[in-house]
Amino acid sequence: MGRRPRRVTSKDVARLAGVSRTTVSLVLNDVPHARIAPETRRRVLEAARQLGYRPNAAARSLVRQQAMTLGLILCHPPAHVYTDPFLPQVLLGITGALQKTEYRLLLETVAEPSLREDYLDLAREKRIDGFILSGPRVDDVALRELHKEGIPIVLLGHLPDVAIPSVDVDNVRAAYTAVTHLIRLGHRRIGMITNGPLHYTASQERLNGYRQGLAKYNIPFEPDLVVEGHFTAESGEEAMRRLLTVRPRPTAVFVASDTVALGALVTLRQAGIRVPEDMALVGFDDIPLAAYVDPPLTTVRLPAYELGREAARLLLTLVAGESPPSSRTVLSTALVVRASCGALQALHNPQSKGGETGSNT
Amino acid sequence: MGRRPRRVTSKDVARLAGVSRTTVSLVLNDVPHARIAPETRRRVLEAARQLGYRPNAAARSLVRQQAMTLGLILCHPPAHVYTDPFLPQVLLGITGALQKTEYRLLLETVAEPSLREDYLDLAREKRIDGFILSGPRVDDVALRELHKEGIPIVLLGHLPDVAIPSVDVDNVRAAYTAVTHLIRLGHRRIGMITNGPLHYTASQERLNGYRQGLAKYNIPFEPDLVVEGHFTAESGEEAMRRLLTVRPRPTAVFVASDTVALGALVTLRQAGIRVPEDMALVGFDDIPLAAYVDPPLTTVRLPAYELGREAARLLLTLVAGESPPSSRTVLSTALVVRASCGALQALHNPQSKGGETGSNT
DNA sequence: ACGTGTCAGTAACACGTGTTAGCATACCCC
DNA sequence: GGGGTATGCTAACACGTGTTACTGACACGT
Repeated sequence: MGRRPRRVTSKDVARLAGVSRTTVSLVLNDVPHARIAPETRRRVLEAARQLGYRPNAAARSLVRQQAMTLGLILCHPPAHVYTDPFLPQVLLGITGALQKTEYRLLLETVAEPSLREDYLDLAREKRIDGFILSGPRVDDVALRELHKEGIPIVLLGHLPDVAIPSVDVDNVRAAYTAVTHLIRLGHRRIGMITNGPLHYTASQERLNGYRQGLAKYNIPFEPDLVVEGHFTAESGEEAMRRLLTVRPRPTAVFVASDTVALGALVTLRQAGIRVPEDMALVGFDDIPLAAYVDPPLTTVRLPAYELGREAARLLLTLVAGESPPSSRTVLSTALVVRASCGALQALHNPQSKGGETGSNT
Repeated sequence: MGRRPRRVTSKDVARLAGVSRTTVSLVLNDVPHARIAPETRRRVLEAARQLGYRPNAAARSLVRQQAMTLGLILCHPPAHVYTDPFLPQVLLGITGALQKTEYRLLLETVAEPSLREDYLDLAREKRIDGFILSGPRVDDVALRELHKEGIPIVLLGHLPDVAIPSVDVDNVRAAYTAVTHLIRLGHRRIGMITNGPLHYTASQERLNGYRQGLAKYNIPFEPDLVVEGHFTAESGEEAMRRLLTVRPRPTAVFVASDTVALGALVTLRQAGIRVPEDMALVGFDDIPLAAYVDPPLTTVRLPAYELGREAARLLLTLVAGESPPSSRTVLSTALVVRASCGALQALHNPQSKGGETGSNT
């Protein structure tokens, strides 16, 4: 441990270089219109290097009125975050976009909706200059308020009736593609397990896509064929058990989350129902392990990395004071056809792990 | 957007309450030895509430010499982070421990080892008061320097020959337990696929545990039976292919990562080798989906959430200026017996997902 | 000699807060 | 009435930086 050596400030650098503190600041910040003699500049840089000087972030933030920090607010229940194989990719996308900037990332998880006001303070205290909000809730009034105050915000996902810039995928269309894929394979009786409760906009939208797919082919919607999942594999097990009691039994199921789908697979395995022969399955997310389960999961690829990256880029333009190129960014998804839907049955290699088709714009 | 309203400062609160700025500060911080009349206190609180006052974080950090921010530095290659189903749990553990404190979490990923110096600046600029370093590297000299400067550091994982507090599991013992479990089931010829390159301490230690397990039962170590994985399922596929060329073929394999094990499973499936009948498998990590693959994976449970929580708690005591209760915290692991090792063959329910045994201390 | 202008650098202020030392006032006790 | 003390509050400084307005010094043209 040892006694902590006194922090070295710009005053120390100034003294060592034999100039004023102002000059040190001018040199180190490369102020454009400042006229500094080359020799003086050299002396200052040398002194700073020698002392290992680092400008104090708090002091700088104070005078610049900028924290140089962006927030990532996760508004998901712990059970969701806990098993989210998706979060690392989003994080990587965000930090990648921030890599070359001076901005850093502050992570905040909001478990209880009642504690939601916490992240307001982060912005009001100027600890962060703006934030990405993952999993926005419709009933979040404070969010709109904050947006009105002019604080840069980007939604990962989106909210209706709000002009807050957002980055998202077209969940409706993606689900539609998945379901029509099953229909074109000949299925008429198709069940659905949602990824989460329906007050999550993403869950609701995927359900809508499912309904639109059925409607397109004039297949009547049956409420009994839709069961709610809750983000976990365990909930998928349970949901599939429920679905298996419906008569006549569906011949295919669209599960709006790969994680949940894995639970559903276990139930089917235990019941001795073969996939895809007896029951076709399509998932959603394309988690890293989707290709590595048995059977490999046909699923909708969500561009997780890109979602994070685009959200960060958008936020960067906002904090720079520019207006965003577009207020609502929609990234494309792609149906990844593997074995679980039965489409590869006729082909040579039923174990194929690749084979993309049908991308949205 | 609208014109940004001028920030409300403590001066505004003071004016509205008809007191001095000092009084405002005293009231809002509940300074113990300050004597404030109840009526005055009420007026101040009311004024603050009415104006929606939030003390500026930068100013507060500056005067207090505390950023009230802790760092989480991830020193893993992107390929690892990307597929790490483990990170969300660690994050949840950390944020959980920080929930009731005033501290926030700054996340930094260090992709290239050459860019490693970035996180030094975070500390030197006082943007963070201390940090948790995940995936410390032996060749990290800057780290030791920083520790000497008295900056609070906690390692997730550990380094030999350094007195930096760490939180970790006993990888050697955990691997030992996994391997001896296989031996007791009758296997003599046991292969291993590592989780990552051997310059990662965790990978090296798990290999050591494997060797100790063999040694304990007088089984000679054969270098050909050890293949390196690289964190991904894909690398597991490849590694298992290599392992299958060894003659005589091993009857069991210890894979030091569940993710890698899933890749290995695919190779076995394609080769028509049944698990566990023809080949027993034991994994490592107990990722959330380990219980949901076919066959359910026998594996070593890593207490991810607890690792994060303990690291955060330890760091909190350090930044509080107290000396840590113990410099090296070792959390216990547990062997989770499922179907892939063949131990449940004799029992009634081969699909069981539970059944823990053999915990380390 | 005198304005004009450029060059190189600095004094002084601002950012918004926490904290210390001190100042009135009132109260109490002998 | 005078010394001591508790009460309630404030002026002033410190934290470390960025930035604006200003100052000498020197050169130059008339």
